[in-house]
Amino acid sequence: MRLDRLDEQLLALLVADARRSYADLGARVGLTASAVKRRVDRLREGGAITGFTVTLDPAALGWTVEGYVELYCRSSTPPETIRAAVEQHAEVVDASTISGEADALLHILAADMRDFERVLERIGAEPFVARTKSVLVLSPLLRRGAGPRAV
Amino acid sequence: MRLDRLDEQLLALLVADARRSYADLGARVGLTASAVKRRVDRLREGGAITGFTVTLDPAALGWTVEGYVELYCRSSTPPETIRAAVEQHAEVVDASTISGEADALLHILAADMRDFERVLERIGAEPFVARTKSVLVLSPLLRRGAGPRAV
DNA sequence: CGTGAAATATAAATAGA
DNA sequence: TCTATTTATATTTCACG
Repeated sequence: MRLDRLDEQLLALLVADARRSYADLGARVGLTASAVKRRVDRLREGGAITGFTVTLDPAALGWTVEGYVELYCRSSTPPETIRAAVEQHAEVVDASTISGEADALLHILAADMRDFERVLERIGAEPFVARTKSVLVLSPLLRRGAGPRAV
Repeated sequence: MRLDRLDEQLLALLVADARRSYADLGARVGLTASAVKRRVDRLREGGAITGFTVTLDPAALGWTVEGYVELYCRSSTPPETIRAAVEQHAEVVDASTISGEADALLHILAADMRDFERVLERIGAEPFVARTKSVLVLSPLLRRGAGPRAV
C-alpha cells in the first residue's frame, strides 16, 4: 500500500487525536471532509489503520508496577505454545519471541508487586519455561506507541 | 479516582473500538447515551482515559524491523538526559529506566535493518552511553496495549 | 440518571475536474 | 480516478425533570 504525504499527515493527526472530525482534518491538510473520509476509509481497508482505541493511564487504573520478563524456554518450544500461555495473563500487554539468549520478552503491567510476582511465578511454572529474568521499570521516559514517524 | 463496574465495562468497550456511539455503548451496559457521555467525560477529566487514537500496522507502514535495546550509561546520568536523547529518534516507540544491570530499555520500530543499525549507532555515540545490548524481535506473539484487565 | 430538541457530524449519492 | 457538493441520516451535546 502506497501512502503519499497527505496520508502521512492524516495518520499523524489521527494518532494525536482520533476524534477530530473529517472537516477539521481536511482544514489542516487542505482537503474537504469527504475527501478525507475516502482516504481514511482507504487507510483502513489497506490495513494501515487497524483500529480506533482509547489510551489509558495505567496508574489511574491502579496498575502501579511495570516490568519486562525474559523467558528462557526448553529447546524447541513453538512460539504458539508461548503465546497461548502468556495470553492467559491479562498483565501481559506485549510479548514477542526474540533473538539472543532468551527466547521471548514480555512486557508486564501489574496492579502491585504481589500481582507482578504472582504472574512471574505462574509463568515460570509452565513446563516449557526453564527460567525467567525480569527487570522492573523505574520511570517511564517515552510512551509513543506505534505512531507514524514524524512527517 | 474510583471506577465502578460500569466504568470498567465502558473502558473495555472503548479499548476494543473507540468509535462506538454513546447510544451503542449505552445499549451494551444498560445506560442511555447521555449517561454514557457523562461517564466518559468523567473518565477523561479524571485521567483514566488519556486520549483517543488510531492503532497502526507497523508492517503496512513500512516498519519491518523491531527490537529492544538495553542502554548502559556512565554513572549518574539523569533520566531526563536519556529521555531527551532517545526522543530525537522517531524509531523509539517506548523507553523506560529499569532496575538491574542496564539503565534503560528502549523499544524500537525501524524501517529496515540499516535504519535499526543507524539508530543504534547514533544512540551509542551519545556521550552518556557506555554500551548498548540489543535483541531483535523474531515474531510478535501478543500486542494488547495498556487495556484494562479483563472484566 | 433519563428525556427531548438543537447543533453538529457522518454517509451516500451525485456531479465535476 | 480523484475531489467537491448536496442531502438524508445519525450522533453529539446540553438544559431540564
